[in-house]
Amino acid sequence: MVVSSPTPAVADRPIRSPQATQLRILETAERLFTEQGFAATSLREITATARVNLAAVNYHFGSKEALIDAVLTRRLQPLNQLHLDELNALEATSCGRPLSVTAILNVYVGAAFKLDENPTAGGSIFLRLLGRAFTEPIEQVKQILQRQYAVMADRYKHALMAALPHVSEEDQVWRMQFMFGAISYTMAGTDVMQLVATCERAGSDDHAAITRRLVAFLAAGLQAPAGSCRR
Amino acid sequence: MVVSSPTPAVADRPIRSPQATQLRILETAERLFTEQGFAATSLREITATARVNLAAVNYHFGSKEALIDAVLTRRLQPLNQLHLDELNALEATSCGRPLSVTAILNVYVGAAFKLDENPTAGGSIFLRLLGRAFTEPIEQVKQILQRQYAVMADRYKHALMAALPHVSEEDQVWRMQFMFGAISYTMAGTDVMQLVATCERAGSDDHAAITRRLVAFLAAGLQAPAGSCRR
DNA sequence: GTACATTTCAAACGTTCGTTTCAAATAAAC
DNA sequence: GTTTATTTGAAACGAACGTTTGAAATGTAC
Repeated sequence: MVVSSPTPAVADRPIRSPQATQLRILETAERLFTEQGFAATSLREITATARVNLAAVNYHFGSKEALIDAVLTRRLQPLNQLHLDELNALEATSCGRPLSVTAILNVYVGAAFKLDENPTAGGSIFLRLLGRAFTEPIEQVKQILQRQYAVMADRYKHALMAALPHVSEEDQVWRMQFMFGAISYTMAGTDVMQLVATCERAGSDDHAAITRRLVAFLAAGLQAPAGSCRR
Repeated sequence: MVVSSPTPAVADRPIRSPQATQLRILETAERLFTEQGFAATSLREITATARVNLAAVNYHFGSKEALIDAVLTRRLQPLNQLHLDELNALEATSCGRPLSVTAILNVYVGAAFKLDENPTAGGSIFLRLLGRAFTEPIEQVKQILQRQYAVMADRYKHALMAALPHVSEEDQVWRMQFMFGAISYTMAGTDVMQLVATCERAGSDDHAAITRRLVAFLAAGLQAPAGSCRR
């Protein structure tokens, strides 16, 4: 078993170039995991859809667990780098002054959707997978996310705390929890808004519009006065 | 197969009273589904943990799908009634004047946590299951939630729109999406905040404190000025 | 060409899944 | 107590699961 460096995606080619099998498996697994969940998606379905042999998964990745790991890590690593790069660039322009909440949020939400606009980097599929992975009960998945997100989340936490000096650290942690929830949920694309009977979710909205709405909502929430409970 | 009316919960009794088997299955399934997900939890594990015969699930409920339905519906129906009752009571006191956003949110978040304080009504286990069920890819689960939540979500939407006349309907729908995300995520209790390395999630907080923080955050977000994107 | 390593393939491995069967045990009705 | 309906029990069903195997096919180096 040899795992090689990534090559451009091959969508649907009958005659297969070398190392294409791994990519076909990764892309198909990413899509099926997103649509059905990790536990409910079998290797047989993945390999049949990708039109590769069943044994290819174990040959190239070792196990189903390792495949899940590969699917997540392949996208998370560049995404994390994008987050850190953009946050660094933003802080470089501010010359030590604390950033505005809106600016920080624009980086965060923008980075996610920037991934979305790049089809070779995952498209919208991985965004939904990521949103869902955050609520996945499987221990292994939680550990992968924790490992991948730890550094990045800490950077955002400190940036937000500098931008919001009046918010206590305890409040701040909770508000980031709420923020992660709103973002994950939106990315997961669960059409819960179909629940609101008369108004189907405005699918026509592009990412820029969603980002605008989401940032406005989160900025207001993060800047709220300390948890008063006036009725 | 006969499904009888619910009787008080029996926790751990070796000699079994009639109809107790159904309850043992429901309670055990609720817990295991919460911890591991629907697909990853087998009937064998449920029946072994509940110390009932494997065939009991199919005898009392018919199938695994029907068991999932029963687990969700058992809790959702009283929860929805609680939401509607409290919203009605609140509107009765306001004599036609629009409610405040904070008051509406207190009803919403409060109803969920009120369930939590009542151990016989589900305890905190069902709250986590509910939060997770919202991101569940299984079509059947989505349909159950949609059916159960449709009426309630519409009531809240209209109440919030009356309380927020300056927010367009399109914005309102998206903000409710964000709101659902923040709430589901918090309820699901995914310890994503362990990601923020230096600060573990403040597990010491009671529900009243969480409610206060969550309501403050959401009220500010819902009342935000229309999706401006100032950097 | 030959020799070697890599990858693909069909088939089978043992295990676990949801479900079914039918006899034994229990509760209810008379 | 006898009869009936309900519930439990141990065992088995076929199907699907992740994984392994070893031979055939393909690519690479000489």
